[in-house]
Amino acid sequence: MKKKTYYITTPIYYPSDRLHIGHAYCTTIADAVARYRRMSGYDVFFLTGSDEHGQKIQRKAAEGNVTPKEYVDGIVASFQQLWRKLGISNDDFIRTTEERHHKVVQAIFRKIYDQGDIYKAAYEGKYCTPCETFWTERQLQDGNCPDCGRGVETVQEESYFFRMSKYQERLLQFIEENPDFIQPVSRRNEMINFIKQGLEDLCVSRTTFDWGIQVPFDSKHVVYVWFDALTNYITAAGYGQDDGKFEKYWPADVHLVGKEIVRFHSIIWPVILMALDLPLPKKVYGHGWLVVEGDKMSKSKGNVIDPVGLIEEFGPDAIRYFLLREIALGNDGNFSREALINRINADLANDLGNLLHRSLNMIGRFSDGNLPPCGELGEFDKQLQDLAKTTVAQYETAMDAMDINQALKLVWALIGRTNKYIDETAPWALAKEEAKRAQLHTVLHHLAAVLRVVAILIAPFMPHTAPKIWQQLGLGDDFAASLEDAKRFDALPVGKAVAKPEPIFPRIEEKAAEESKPEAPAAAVKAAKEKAPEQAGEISIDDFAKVDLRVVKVLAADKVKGADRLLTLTVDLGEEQRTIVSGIAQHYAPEDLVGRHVVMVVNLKAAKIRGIESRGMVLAASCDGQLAVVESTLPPGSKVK
RNA sequence: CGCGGGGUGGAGCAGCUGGCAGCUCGUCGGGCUCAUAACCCGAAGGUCACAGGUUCGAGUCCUGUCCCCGCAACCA
Repeated sequence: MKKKTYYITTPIYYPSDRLHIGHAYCTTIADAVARYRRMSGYDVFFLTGSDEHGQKIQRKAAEGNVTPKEYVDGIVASFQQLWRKLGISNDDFIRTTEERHHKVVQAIFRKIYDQGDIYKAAYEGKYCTPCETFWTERQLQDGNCPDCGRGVETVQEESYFFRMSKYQERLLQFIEENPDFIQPVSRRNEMINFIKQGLEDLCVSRTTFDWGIQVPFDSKHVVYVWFDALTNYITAAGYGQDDGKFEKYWPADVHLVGKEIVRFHSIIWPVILMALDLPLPKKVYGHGWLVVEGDKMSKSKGNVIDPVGLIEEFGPDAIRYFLLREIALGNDGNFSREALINRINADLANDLGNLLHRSLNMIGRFSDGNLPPCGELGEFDKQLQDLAKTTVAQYETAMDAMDINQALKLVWALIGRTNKYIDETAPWALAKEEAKRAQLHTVLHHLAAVLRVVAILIAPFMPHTAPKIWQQLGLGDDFAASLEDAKRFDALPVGKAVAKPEPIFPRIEEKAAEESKPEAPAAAVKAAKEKAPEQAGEISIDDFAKVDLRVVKVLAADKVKGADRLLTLTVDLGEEQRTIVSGIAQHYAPEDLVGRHVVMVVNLKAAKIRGIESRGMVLAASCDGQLAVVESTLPPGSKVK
């Protein structure tokens, strides 16, 4: 009999930088699902990889004086190392620079071109010469390059376009006929909305850089990113190279992606597949993002979290558990060290770890360290067995629906119930009466039996912990249980010796003295937003150094309509100009300010005030209702320290 | 009127097709002693952003307002 297959993918990550905790999140979800499916008897193909082409890579490599290939080789090695550390069980790792991928991209590019769905046309765009980048009208900021702020020019070049518009109706129909295709629903609605606004043909080639896959019949062009990247999903499945494999695994069961790229996977990708006359993937699942203290992670904010350090500190399974448990798939979730430690201590150390430890300890003391037999069932024993059985059944339903959160909650409800069961049956009391020996053994038997089931159920999430529990329970050194095994509550090998209990998750005690009162993150953020109350006391020179103060020249000043205290100022920083909004209209007439050299906070987070984006703040002293801006005679751009 | 998400006890979140407001952590009180100062029981604490509306009944549906946050065609 042929096994059912299951093909799951993560996005292929871009090696312009090291991966952060968000990438680890996505890949961990995929890994948990893949492991679950394997455990359920599926023939699983789990793919991840790297998307290695593009201008950004080329530029970064040039900066480091290496070839693009050398550059990506280094970073991609760090990807693979991270996945190993996290216990990711991918079956393949595709790199878009591989020969197998080049062949496929070129083949399908030619095929689609030959059938007339790719055509050559003039492409007109705004081009920033120093940055060598095209920008769309909308991306420009005040008509200038959003990267460097300099002017752009209108440039025309020949490009290849993919006739997406042709497939618009078919795609819309497909999405409407397959309600599960895009998940969660909120994303689906968004996509339908987007398609209804009309699909434009997609520019699929570039001539401004050459680090990419050459267009097969036009060597001046390289294939543009999405056309190249998305194709990885069929390359790895064997398209055009291994028909047997491709037949077996395609279409993919699920493309797991971040919410920001749902659009590419549910619009561009299906259209490419339609043009190739291939079946569409069964599901595109857009998961949410990890936010840090309410803020999106980004390099510029400096709040990017590196998973490697966390894994080394807390172990891979703790991190995996946290990511899978704390955040509901599809929603954004908070990441904080505090929440992580909290979760590890409460769920892993106290609930699960301690349950295992106390159970083994009692088996050691009250049953000579051997798995005891099961006698006649009492009321509590029956209840526990029933819950174990329904837990497995409900777990299966939840996991089939990719509701990992729910699955974990179910397992922990069972763990909680078992801790309570110990209280109810009080084995230490039974041990005092020789007549209750059989009853005592029955209780201990149940503890081990539940832990055996728990070990199996958590295996997809915590692949390192499950074998440890298995081994401590005396069930063997090689863990290879299936979901079917979890359904057999009575499969405990009575008489076998259990191992010496070792805490699988020691409690984490943060040096409490250091952070005397760890203010709740949200409260801290709120406090910071409410104009820093000065009671904070002393700050270090490093704290002060974070503030970029500079002398600027006021070029223009205007009243903000409808606001009696606000002025918009256009200021010159020496190398750039900015618009800021300042609440000084009651103290200065606009014309008074023009020409003055004032001190400004340059790196203040941009804020929208009355609909105007203000990027900076002018310093002013105030006393008894009087107010005066801080002035300087030095030229614009001078640093203030 | 560019698109979308969100505002629920101190913190972080669940609440799908409307029917007594839930979970985890924290706090307070109690129990137990097998255990990783852990486990078990109980309690306090919410005008479900605001204002209207539909309904016998709305956190849940509709309308409007305010606030926060993303995206806008290479940030998971």
